[in-house]
Order: sequence, then structure tokens, then C-alpha cells
Amino acid sequence: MKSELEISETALTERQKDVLDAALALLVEAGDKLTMTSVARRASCSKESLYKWFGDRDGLLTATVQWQASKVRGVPVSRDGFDRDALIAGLERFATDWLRVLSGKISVALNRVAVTHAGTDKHGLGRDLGGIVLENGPFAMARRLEPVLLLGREAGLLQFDHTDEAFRTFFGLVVRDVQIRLLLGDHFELSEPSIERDAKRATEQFLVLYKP
Amino acid sequence: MKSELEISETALTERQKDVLDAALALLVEAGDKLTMTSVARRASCSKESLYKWFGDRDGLLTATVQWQASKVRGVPVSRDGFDRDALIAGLERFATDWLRVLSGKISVALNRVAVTHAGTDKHGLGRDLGGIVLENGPFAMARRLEPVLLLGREAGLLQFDHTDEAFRTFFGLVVRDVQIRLLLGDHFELSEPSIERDAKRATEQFLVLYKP
DNA sequence: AGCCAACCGTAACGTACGGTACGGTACGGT
DNA sequence: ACCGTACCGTACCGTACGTTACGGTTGGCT
Repeated sequence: MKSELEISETALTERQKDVLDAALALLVEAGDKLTMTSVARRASCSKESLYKWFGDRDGLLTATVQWQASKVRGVPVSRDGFDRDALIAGLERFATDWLRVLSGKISVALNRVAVTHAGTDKHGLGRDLGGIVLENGPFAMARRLEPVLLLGREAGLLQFDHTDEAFRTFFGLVVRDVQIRLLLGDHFELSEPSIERDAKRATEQFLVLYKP
Repeated sequence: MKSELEISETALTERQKDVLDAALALLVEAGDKLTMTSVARRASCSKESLYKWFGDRDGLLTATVQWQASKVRGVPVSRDGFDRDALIAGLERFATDWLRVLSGKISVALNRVAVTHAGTDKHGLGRDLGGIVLENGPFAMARRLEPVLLLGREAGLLQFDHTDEAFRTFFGLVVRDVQIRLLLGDHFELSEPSIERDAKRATEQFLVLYKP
């Protein structure tokens, strides 16, 4: 019972990363009915190793979600020459990125399993799957978008009192009912052109609502 | 194997309704780890009756979701004297209703179980839980809101080409990140005053975006 | 060569739970 | 009084799966 605090201490060997990739693939294919045996078979490793490395099934799922989260990294925005076009470009970029991620099989699968576990959790809300997905999903998006919004206000292109409120409105304009419909199994395609169209529309609407 | 099409043929006895209410309560308390035994105990009925009435566990869950859905009924809008105030009132009413339902424990629990099952379903997308929730959730809201939007456009108060697009924007402005955060287990309260405030804000923003 | 740690594969254990069977009871019909 | 129906409660069965244990193999180190 080593109560390690390896939450950010993700010292993963290549072998372990391969295992987590296998788990990720299985999560996409089979959802939460993923079994320890299936992961072991897919990754060609023993169950004993799975338990040694990740503790238990929950630990494996947690590590898998964190592993996927660690792959996604944001791109910072430059402060220089920030004008209206740069603001629009930044917002549209965020919107397209977000819609692409959101509608991907991996995101849907991960959100599904996180929602499932959020229902029956004993964790004291410390490090559960829902919290991790929340942290690397909406919250991460908010943190990444915040500097853009602040630069926009600084440059006199936007007007708002609370950054959080502005972000949440942008979130709503971008995501709309897409995520919940995907999570509920509505098979509707989100093609690349339609993503870019939606991103532009959401950005335009946002600028209308928050223009000075 | 009676392939009954009792989808709308919900001939439920009082006893069965009580059982479904018990199942609903358990679903809220325990989420998807609800067991047939626990339902039987809670409802003081035998498992044999559960299987006779609902076929199997999936049938029980489906019946429970449909039972809850049947309780929620929309209120039609009157065509007479439809002016700007009536439009605003209608939109705000929809928004508050929706936010209230959305943030309720029952809705969260039902959406959780539906999302969970949408991941691992063998049903040919025919009558699965995700489809039912979708049908009685976002889609029902769209159907209820549509006449309001059309009346608004008819009265020259709104301008849009596609009703569906307008609805989805309104949906985004109202719901924002509330639902996904609740589903992921983010414990943030949505008080009655804040619901009404959000409904007003969303309505105002919607009117700005879709004014002629 | 000898040793040890890490690992694979698989068998085995314990349990939770979906589903079934069966005895017992209440009740309406005949 | 007799029977059938509907139901409750509970014991039971089969299986899936999380978890553990163990024998066998590889590979690095001395």
C-alpha cells in the first residue's frame, strides 16, 4: 500500500505507454466493458504486470485517461501584433480544435467512461475520472482561451466583465448540442468543412455579443 | 418471445408505476450499479415479477426512462397576441424549464445511465436508452421551441433561415457547459435565482443574434 | 555459470449479479 | 370448497470478471 502521489509524476516506460495505448484502443472499441483480461491480451502483457503497474482496474482507467490527456497540448498565442484579425483567427482556431477533439472517437469514449464513473464513485472527488476529464477538457479550454479573451479586451475588441462568463458563452456557441448528442449515441457526422463553418459562425456570433 | 410494440402502448398498472418510481429513486442514488435485487427489495416486489413485467434488466431501465419521460409534458404557446414581450417570455420560460430539468438529480442520473449504455449497445439504434433520452431531451425541446421561433419570425421579431440552426444556438446559449460539467460530476450548485438570471441572459443574447 | 528481477501466460479463487425455479399466500371466480 | 392467477420471498444456478498465485522464460549483472 504505497500511497504514492504519482499524479503528476507520470514516469511511464515505453512498455507501459504501449499498454495504455492498447487500453485506449479497447476503450474506444468496447467502452466500459473493457476487461483486464482483454487489455492484457491486446497489449500482450500479463495481468500481473497490469496490477503491479496500475494497482487495479480503476488505476488503469485513470492512467489511460491521463495518458491521453498528456498527448493533447495547447499552442500559446503571441502578444505581438494582436489585432482584430488575430483575435478572430485565435477564436476560430480554438473552436475548430475543440470541435475536432470533441467529436473524435477517443474523446467520446473517454467522456463516456468518465460520465459512467462519475455516477458511482467513492473517491472523495479527489482524483476521479470525471475530475480528470473535466480538468483536461472544459477547464483546460478555458485556461487556454483566457489569454486570448484578455488580449481582445485589452485591444478594445471585446467587452466583458467576467472572463469566465465570456468563455462559457463562447463554449455554448461552439459546442451547442453536439457533445451531448454524441455521448447519447446520436450518429451524426461532423465533417471537416462543417466544423470550420461552425467555428466561423460561433466566432462571428461571439464577436457580435461581446463587441464594445 | 412476444415482440410487442409497446413503445407507446404504456399500459402500466399502479403497482408497476410504483416499481418504476422505486427504480428511478435507486437510479438517482446508485446510478448504473442498480441491481434487480435492489429494485425488488426497494419496491417490495419479487424479482420474478420484475422479469415478467419488463423482460430483463435492459427492459426495466428502458421502462423507467420512458416512465420518467411520460411525466414531463410541455406547455403549448398561444398564437393570440404574440408580441415581443410574449416572445421573450416564451424563450425565458423554455430556458428556465430546461435548466431546471437539466440540473435536477433525476435528469443527471438518467443521462448518465443513457450515456453509459450508448457506449456498449447491441441494439440497432432502434430503441436504446440513448435514443429515448435524446428523443425526450434535446429533440423534444426543439419540437417545443420550434413554434415559438416560427411565431417570432412570423411577427417580424426574429430572422433566421433554418429553424434547426436557430434552436441549436439557443440551446448552446442556455446550456453552455452546465450539462457536461454536471454529468462529469462537477458539484456546482445551480440556484433558482441563477437559473432565472441565465435564462434572461441567454434570451437577450439570442435576440441580439437573431434580430431582423 | 549462476543469480535475480521483470515479465508472460494461464490457472484458480471469490464474488457480484442477471436470470430462474419453487414454495407459500391472498383473492376472485365458479 | 375448489381452482387458477398473481404475486411475494428466497434459494439457487451460471457466468463474467476482478484479483491473486504460480510456473516458465528472458535478459542483464557479477
